[in-house]
Amino acid sequence: MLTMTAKVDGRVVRGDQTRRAILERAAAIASVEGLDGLSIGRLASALDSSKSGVFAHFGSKEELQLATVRWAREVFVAEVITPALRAPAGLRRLWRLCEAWLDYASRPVFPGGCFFASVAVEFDARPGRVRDAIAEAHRDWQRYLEEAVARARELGELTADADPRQLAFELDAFTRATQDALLFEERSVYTRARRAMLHRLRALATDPSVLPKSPR
Amino acid sequence: MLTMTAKVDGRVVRGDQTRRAILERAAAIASVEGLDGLSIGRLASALDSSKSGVFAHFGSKEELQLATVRWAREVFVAEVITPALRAPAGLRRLWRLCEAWLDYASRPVFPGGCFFASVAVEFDARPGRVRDAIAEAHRDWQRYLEEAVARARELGELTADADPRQLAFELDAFTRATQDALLFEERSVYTRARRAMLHRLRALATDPSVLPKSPR
DNA sequence: AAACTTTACGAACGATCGTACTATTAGTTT
DNA sequence: AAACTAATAGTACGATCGTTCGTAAAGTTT
Repeated sequence: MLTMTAKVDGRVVRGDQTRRAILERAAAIASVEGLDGLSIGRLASALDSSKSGVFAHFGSKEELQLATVRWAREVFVAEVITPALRAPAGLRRLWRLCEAWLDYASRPVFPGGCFFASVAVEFDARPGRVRDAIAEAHRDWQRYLEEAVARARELGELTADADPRQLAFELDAFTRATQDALLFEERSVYTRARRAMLHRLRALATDPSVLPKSPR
Repeated sequence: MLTMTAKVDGRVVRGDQTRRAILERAAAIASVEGLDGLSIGRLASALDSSKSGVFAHFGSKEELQLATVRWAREVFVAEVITPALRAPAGLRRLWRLCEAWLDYASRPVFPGGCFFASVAVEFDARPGRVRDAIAEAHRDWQRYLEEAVARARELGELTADADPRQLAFELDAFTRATQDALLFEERSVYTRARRAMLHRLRALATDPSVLPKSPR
């Protein structure tokens, strides 16, 4: 029994656990202070461990930033993409995707709002590997949204004149604008975003009854 | 003549000039590196002057940040609000406002995109005077946009069911999403935002011929 | 049980941060 | 012309930054 515990809490496993604990904190802090504002010393003291101990796990600050982006991406998938997969493909899933996003941002999973909304603006004008990683994650999300729109159209649940790229852009824009909820400390922004999304989708839906009633 | 030059280039005037030069650089750098990422030493070397010289003009970093926000606000008014005033009140002015914003963001006036879009996300989760100043400026813009919508409705150029607050939110959301143009280095985002704005306004306009044709 | 590897820590590095103090220069006021 | 004041530079401070190095403890392999 003791041996088993030792095995489970062994070297490699324990390393992975603390690694995960570090990244969880790092993502939380970065959503508030930014990925660059996040310092290793600050992160270490938040975890009650040593600066060099945290540092050793990543080898450089850039690697820490890249690992944090990868971690946040996994969180995003688990919180937004996966839940929406429970709805049937098409307009229903597209709408679930929107709702899951609003839920994810407002809960909040990250204290500084959507991790990617924060760091994308931070890095959009400074080249480097971190920016590239953020851009790729962001692009993937937009493409996924676009594909969800395209699928709904293929299934005949959206009218033919619904341009997937354009509609995905607009839905994504509404998610971004919810960042104001933090700046103004006013949660009504979420319902406004929801209303905007719903209005846009109802106008393009062949059967609007699939969607919830307009005002919430 | 020499006396005149001396008078014009005197102590107070010269102080104001360098102050302006500092703020111009500060706003430019902050739009890229963030208002917190902006350091006084970095700013001084960009201006080929001494750190203490720059510092003396403001007394603290926070005051420099606040002055930079005020400066950026003036730039924004000059670049977006004022040009739109040339159009007659109502739907025409509202549309000019949207176009002026797109022009301002894409030119670009600030190298890191819209100054406020950058710093609003940076400060939205950390309380303080700087955040309050940013929030106020941002709120003022949204209110101005909202009033422009309301005015167009009063003039009968938008249908009665156009909710000013909601429509202003949606138009603002499209401006925010243009930040992707920097992240992806893809200017097509501006035309997508333009199309989204135009589509939304045309649907609510009593006389759509006031607006330009749909696709650009 | 011995040899090896990984985790985590503490101390120290050079650089840079915001800020404080002093000095010099150059307009301004009297 | 003398007294005064604002602009700018220089230097130095304590703190913190990312990073390096050496080391003790713990887990793994042989």
